[in-house]
Amino acid sequence: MYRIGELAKRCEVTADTVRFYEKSGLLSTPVRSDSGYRLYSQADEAKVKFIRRAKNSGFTLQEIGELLSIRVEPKHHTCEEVKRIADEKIIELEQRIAELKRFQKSLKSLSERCCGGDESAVNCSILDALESQ
Amino acid sequence: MYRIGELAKRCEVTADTVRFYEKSGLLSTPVRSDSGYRLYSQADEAKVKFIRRAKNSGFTLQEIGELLSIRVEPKHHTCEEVKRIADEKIIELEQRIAELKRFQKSLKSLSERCCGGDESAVNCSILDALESQ
DNA sequence: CTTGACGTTGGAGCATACTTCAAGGTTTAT
DNA sequence: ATAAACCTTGAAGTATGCTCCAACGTCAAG
Repeated sequence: MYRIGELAKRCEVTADTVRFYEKSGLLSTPVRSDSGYRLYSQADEAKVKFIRRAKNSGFTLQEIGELLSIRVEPKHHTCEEVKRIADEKIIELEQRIAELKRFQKSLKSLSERCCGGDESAVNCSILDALESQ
Repeated sequence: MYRIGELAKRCEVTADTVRFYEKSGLLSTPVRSDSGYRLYSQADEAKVKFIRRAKNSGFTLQEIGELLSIRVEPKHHTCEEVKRIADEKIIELEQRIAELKRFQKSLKSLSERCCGGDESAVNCSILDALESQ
């Protein structure tokens, strides 16, 4: 068990962020030392890292909370529910990935058509690249 | 040329959002009718749609402004700059796509392992699915 | 035994991206 | 000609996700 600063360091967030996640209900109220310090372990580390990865993938904290609740109270969720939530998110991600790829394709076509030299970029418009798709 | 409501409708945003984009410098100050109404055309529509798509792909308005500035003042950007910005964003997108795919893979493995029935979800934790990767 | 790093709380503040409002003027349909 | 729908402005308000602060307690090192 280690304190909040250590957890924060391991997860590359600030202690404030950890406390904020707790307040937001994403992390359950932690064990406390005799002096009142929050104490954390591997499981908490995994959770915070999960939150960060999910956030990075574009999920809101609310959505992440939904996903995490599956674990916090697994007895209150049926497998049917879990599968439904997961399948919904899989489709959502599919769409987001497709959109990102489309966007990337536009940028690639822009980059390829752009001479890359030091002349003026009158012919290198990202909108034109997108419009020509 | 049509008014802000029409533009908003075409781009599936509110008129307020359009005015907000203008105030934020993403849209240049539009032509006005005699009575002072903003007037827009195809080009503006393309721009707003671009902003929306880019936002959806996870770019901030500031980043989008950067991308759009390439067009607004193409004479002030060299092809070198344009190529650099585009290539940077391509790499960023590559990473984001990879992260989303990783996330999706976790959800798929969860969904596959989950029986999907109406029993309690004690064995269907998303964190476990992620940890087992 | 004190200095410095770390922890506690509640509450305020901040950046982003809108959204709503008040109080008016304009346009369009009947 | 009048009602409904649309537009104008500036300014305030909202939701999300932190971030910082004050004023204090804890603890390890020298």
